[in-house]
Amino acid sequence: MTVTEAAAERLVRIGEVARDAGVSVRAVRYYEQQGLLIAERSPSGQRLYRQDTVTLVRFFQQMFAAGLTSRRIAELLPCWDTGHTDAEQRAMLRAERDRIQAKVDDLQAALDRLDEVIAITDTHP
Amino acid sequence: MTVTEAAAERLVRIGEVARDAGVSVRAVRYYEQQGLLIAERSPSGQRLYRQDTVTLVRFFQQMFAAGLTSRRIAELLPCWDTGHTDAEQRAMLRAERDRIQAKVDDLQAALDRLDEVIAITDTHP
DNA sequence: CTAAAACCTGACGCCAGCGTCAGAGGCAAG
DNA sequence: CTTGCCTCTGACGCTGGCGTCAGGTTTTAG
Repeated sequence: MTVTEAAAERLVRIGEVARDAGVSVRAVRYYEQQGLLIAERSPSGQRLYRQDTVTLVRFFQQMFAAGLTSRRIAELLPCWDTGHTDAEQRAMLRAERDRIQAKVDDLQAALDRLDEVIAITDTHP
Repeated sequence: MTVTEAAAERLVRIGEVARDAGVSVRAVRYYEQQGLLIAERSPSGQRLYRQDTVTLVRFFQQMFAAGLTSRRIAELLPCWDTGHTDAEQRAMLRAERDRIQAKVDDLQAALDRLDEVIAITDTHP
């Protein structure tokens, strides 16, 4: 392995990123459009991503599942990247955390409700 | 209190239902349109609801929060009302339950991720 | 060399749970 | 009576995360 080989990042195209992350190509393009991803371009204009982009996309999916919007995630990215935050960002992080926690509690309550219904319908066949 | 007074249901108009349940008037009309609520009508055409409608609307909100669609809720209503279900409905109930449980797990994972980020940003001020 | 597969840029479509505006009627109080 | 709030029926708008089609270029496999 030469120095230049070690220095050169291995870049992958959009299809590989999408497949490895388990999302559609369209989704990846969308993330870029929303400022969540930045891609280099090949001379012919094709997007080239660093391989750890897959990890990032999986992170996005997780945040989407938690109800964060792409805008919020974009605001969070600096924290994630640099590990450096100002007071406002930290407040936002905690706010999102609390929102998710509240959502978990809501879901748990809904779950309990459904379990009640299930219990009733099982004893009343 | 006379017999007729005891027998007569107290009916409320849409505004009261909405306010007591903490939703908009528009939302209540929407629920009716989706077959979740049935209203009597006054001679002039105004909707009249039984007072326990408020409970029902709160239940809807809980289910919406859990990610159920109004269609699903409409399919669940017979179980809820009569306490009587066929096999298909019981299967649906369990499927929804499992879906919600999975969602709770996802959210918990996202929460843990965010907590990691928060921990890092707190130690890296 | 050629055909298939992958990629590109728009741009419109979709769903669900409402928000919101328009225009008109009902209803208790002063 | 009229003022002011509540209600009615449409009907269009919005948001977000993509799906999907159109029409063209590029890369890759054989």
